[in-house]
Amino acid sequence: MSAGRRTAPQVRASGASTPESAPLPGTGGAAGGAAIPEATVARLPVYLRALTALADAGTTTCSSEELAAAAGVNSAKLRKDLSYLGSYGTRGVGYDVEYLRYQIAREIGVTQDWPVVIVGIGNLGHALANYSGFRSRGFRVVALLDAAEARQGEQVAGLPIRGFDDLEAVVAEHGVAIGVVATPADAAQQVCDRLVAAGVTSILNFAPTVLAVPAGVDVRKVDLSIELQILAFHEQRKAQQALGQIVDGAAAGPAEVEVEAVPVPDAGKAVIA
Amino acid sequence: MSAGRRTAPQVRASGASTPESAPLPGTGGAAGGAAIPEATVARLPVYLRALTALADAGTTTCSSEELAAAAGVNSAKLRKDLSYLGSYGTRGVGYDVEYLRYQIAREIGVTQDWPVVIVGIGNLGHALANYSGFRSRGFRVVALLDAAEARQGEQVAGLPIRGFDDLEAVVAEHGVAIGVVATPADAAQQVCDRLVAAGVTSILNFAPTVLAVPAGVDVRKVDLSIELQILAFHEQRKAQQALGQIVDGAAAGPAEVEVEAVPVPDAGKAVIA
DNA sequence: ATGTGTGAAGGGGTTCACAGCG
DNA sequence: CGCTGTGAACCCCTTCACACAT
Repeated sequence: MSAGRRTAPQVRASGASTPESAPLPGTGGAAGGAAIPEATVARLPVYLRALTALADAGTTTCSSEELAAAAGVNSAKLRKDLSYLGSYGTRGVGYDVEYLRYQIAREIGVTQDWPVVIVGIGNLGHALANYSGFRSRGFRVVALLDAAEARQGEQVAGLPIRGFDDLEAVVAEHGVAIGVVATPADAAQQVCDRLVAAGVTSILNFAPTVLAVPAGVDVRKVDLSIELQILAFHEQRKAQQALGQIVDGAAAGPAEVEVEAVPVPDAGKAVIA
Repeated sequence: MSAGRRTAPQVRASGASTPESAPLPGTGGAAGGAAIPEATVARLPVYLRALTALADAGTTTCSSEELAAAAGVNSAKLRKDLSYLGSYGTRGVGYDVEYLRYQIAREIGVTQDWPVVIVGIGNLGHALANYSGFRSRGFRVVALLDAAEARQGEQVAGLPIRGFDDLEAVVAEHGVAIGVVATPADAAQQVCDRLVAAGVTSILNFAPTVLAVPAGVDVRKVDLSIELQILAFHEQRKAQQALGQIVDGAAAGPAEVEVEAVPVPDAGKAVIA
């Protein structure tokens, strides 16, 4: 079992946010495994964390139902996701926590540490450099780079801040494949280009800009304002809906609208918009 | 135009990360507009930012092609997305930058400011409090809360740090609907529960935990480690593929494999995994 | 008897390609 | 003629429901 799957030999190297990249013509799935769906890839880290939490709590075995609950998904999705990796469970029993944890870590590629460079040591870069979750989750910050002359040599989280001039050397020395961009928006593209030229092929972008990168380079974007705006959109909808319900109630009479499950948010705070 | 669409009268109040929420039985699309797809909602803020950039650059009109390029999507997707909002373009011409910008801002709900509370003023909370992009993008930080007694009263970004005890008062006073959780993982659920109890119905979670919330509350998660792990997965694939190519080349002879578009990453850094 | 692994059905989202308006 | 707006095809993902292994 677990061998005969590889439905489509398609590869799709960049699944993240490189939408306009070339379609990758030939390149059949020669090496590696069976093309895990991008949506599944995005959830594997969540499962990994849930498994680590279970292991820390002393749990040695769990069902798909339990793990799914811990990861915040439904069990069918979890089982389908895991099925892309292989048959790591035991029917009628469940999954061995430690074994599954290792398998997922191996699949993601975090059984060893990835060296990472952080560029832009402002408030955010500072926070990232100090984030202790890195080490335990497969990453090691090997250098901090910043443009400001004044800050060169300053120690942050046990590392000295170095200038952009050192970028190429750092990437080469440590074999850095992943770069974190935490610069202001107007410097981001420039920094990105330089990282890519130095050999970095994955970038995590915190700057509020769209980064253009050549095919073969993955970019993922983390944008605070965008996340808040998405929440604001839904929040506005809720407020409108609550208002509509009131209007409906008044106009169409007491029609017993079957609202349930949508607790009209405390009217006292729908003051905005 | 723009009126006769509402294909499905379904509402789907929480599109973000509340996967296990009840299916919302009745509740026809009485109030508000025509149910914009979640994927589109997630891109509207990107368009908004691109339009703002264009406006700042003095551009008054743009085609779907230009705007799409600025937003990092393809033009078909952009046009489809905008079509859910209405017909705001002119055929044969394009879009009026300022007009479209306002329409999207209105749709998202950021024509007025949303009051926001940040809970957990560690390294990250500090950075978030100092982030200036808030004000300009529809949000206003009204309070900073932290558990540490020692830090009470300390000024961060012009605001005093207050204790958790003030949470309910702050939410009520400012009509806060959106809360940002930047606490350590083990405090996050507790803080979340308290925010929700106080009336907050949208939460942006930076803590590396899955938050459980009642139906009607939206949670969005920003998780650094997960983003990096997703990049690591693809990075590993690239390395495996590059390796496979080499093996193929050696075993199957010089078959002219048509690699292009996938620049084999500098071999010097494929040292991991 | 229990819970995994998986075909099959169903729903969204993306892309295509062109009708239609300016 | 140019570019928007949109039906339709296509593809991916989620969900269902159950066969099957233990």
